[in-house]
Amino acid sequence: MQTLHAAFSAKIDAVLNALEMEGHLPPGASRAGVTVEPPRDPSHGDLATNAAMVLAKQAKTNPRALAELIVEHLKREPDIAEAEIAGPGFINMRLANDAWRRELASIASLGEDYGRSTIGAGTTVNIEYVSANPTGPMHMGHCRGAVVGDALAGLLEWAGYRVTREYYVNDAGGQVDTLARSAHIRYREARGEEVGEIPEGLYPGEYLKPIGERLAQEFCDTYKNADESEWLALFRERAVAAMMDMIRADLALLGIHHDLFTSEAELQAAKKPEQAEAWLRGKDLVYDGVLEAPKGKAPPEDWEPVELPLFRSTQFGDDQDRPIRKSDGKWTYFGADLAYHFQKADKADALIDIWGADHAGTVKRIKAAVAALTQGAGRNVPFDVKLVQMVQLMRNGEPIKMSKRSGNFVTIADMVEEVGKDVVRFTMLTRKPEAQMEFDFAKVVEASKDNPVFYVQYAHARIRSTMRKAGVKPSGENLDRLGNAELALVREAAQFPRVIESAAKAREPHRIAFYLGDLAGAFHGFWNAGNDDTSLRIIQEDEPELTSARLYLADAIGQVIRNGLAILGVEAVEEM
RNA sequence: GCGCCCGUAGCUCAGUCGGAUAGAGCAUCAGAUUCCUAAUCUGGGGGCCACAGGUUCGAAUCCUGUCGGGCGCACCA
Repeated sequence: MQTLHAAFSAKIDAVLNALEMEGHLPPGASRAGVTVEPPRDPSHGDLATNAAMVLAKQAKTNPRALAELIVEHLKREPDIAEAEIAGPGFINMRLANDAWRRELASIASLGEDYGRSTIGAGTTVNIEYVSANPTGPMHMGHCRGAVVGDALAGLLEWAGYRVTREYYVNDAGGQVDTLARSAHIRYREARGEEVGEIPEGLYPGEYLKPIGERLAQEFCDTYKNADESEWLALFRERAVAAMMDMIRADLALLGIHHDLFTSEAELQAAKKPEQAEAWLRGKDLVYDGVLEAPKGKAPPEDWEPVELPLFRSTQFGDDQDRPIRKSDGKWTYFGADLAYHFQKADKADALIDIWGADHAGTVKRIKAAVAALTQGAGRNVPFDVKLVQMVQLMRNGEPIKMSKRSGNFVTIADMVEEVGKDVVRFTMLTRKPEAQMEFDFAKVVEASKDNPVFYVQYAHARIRSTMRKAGVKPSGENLDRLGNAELALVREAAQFPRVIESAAKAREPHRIAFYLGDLAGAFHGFWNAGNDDTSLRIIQEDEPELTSARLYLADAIGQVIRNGLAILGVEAVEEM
């Protein structure tokens, strides 16, 4: 299904072909810069093209002269009501009302598929997001990346990509040993021991108590006084599994479900990092060298130069070569991550990682690794890292203090319970992800038009309630009864497919949220006009034909809102 | 010191592939709101797009530099 805007782009293209035939344009003139898009100022019309300005030089004429030739052709198109030259050589077009009525009918017939695009062409995209360490419940720090990643996944699916939602489980580093030790204390506690204060450096959170109890049930006193070497691996496995169950449950509260959980420990057991290292050494991209001392601050007390296997990330734009193994021979996080990305790149046409901004410093090295591994193997796998900035939690304008040390932090479960899944998801998408944001518990639940979640959902609820109240059914039979005010709404709704495509290309799901705010605003405006002028109200008791045509319109607006919300994973409510 | 992100109205923020007179909400000011589908509506004022150069028909947008804010700069994860 071709979108309205694509159809008109094609018309412009056809006109340019005709001009080539007529000799007004040199054959094969580059149309790279030609755009056909709605002008920012609606008084300029529905669509505008810069074709004349871009091509004037190649046609060896001035923009306005070329524009006149183009306009002549455009005027023959029945769907183009007006075409005129403006400013330095823009061509502004107003579409025939029938074109908008047909678009309205197409919203109705495509229904919940309206806005789907095929620009992804079935290529596979792997999106890795959340990937929180399995050492505790999900808290606020993870929330934004989780929502942005999930909404991006939904968006790309709508745009015709085949998406894998992946979670990388960091179950191989020192932090999971710490988890196992913390669980061991809770286990001893559950066996009746007085453990007192949790020692510095271990996880103090209450959430480990149930795990201790389960371990106590399973193992009784077997490991109570045993040496760490006897229980560490076992407790680690049990505790990580329990943490992952908890994390999955937290994510489910947000409506997030990953397709794939990849374990770092399994990856290492399968010798993937060794394979990557061997391959990179073969290409001289890993060598044994001495790491430079940390810059910008006094080197740590125990700093001494050590020879380590280093990856030549500087060859790919990083600031320094990075170690893939530690001096004890174990893999660094980067070493394992490198192998992990190689594995992902093997199975997808494109990779996207969603990371917290605190990992910004490691973007270059992992991009370098992916470039080395894929390009070296003769493949080109586009790889994007999306950095998501921190969220400052507020309540009534006051920042909420959190301290991980004391185990006092706001969990996702707390948030969802207090404000609801839809509010959390939508609010996280009301700012571009790379900008810092505040999340005020008081503001996000406010039922007023200052609150975008409410504003959009209220528009949908209003539409649904009107449908319920009307005595007649919506009908596309008498769309010629719809006038300018109604068609203006269709214009806004018709932007939806374009918004999807541009948001998908830019990988920016927040654009959908902003668009829905605009669409809801247009609908509320239309509704409010009915307060002053009763003839503009949707339901006209003595005019069933007009009523059913307006219901048809309202239904279509509701459909677009539902589709947009569905992409973002937010419910469209029936009433409020 | 280095790297990355950000800097747009008093405030919170949009701004599509470089496009025309830079937008929205809040706040503010002036009106409307007996009825009605009102968890309001209409209109006004408010801008050195941080600053300085550059690229070009055209720059908030791209490039260089400066200033300001945030994050990061382990063999941690």
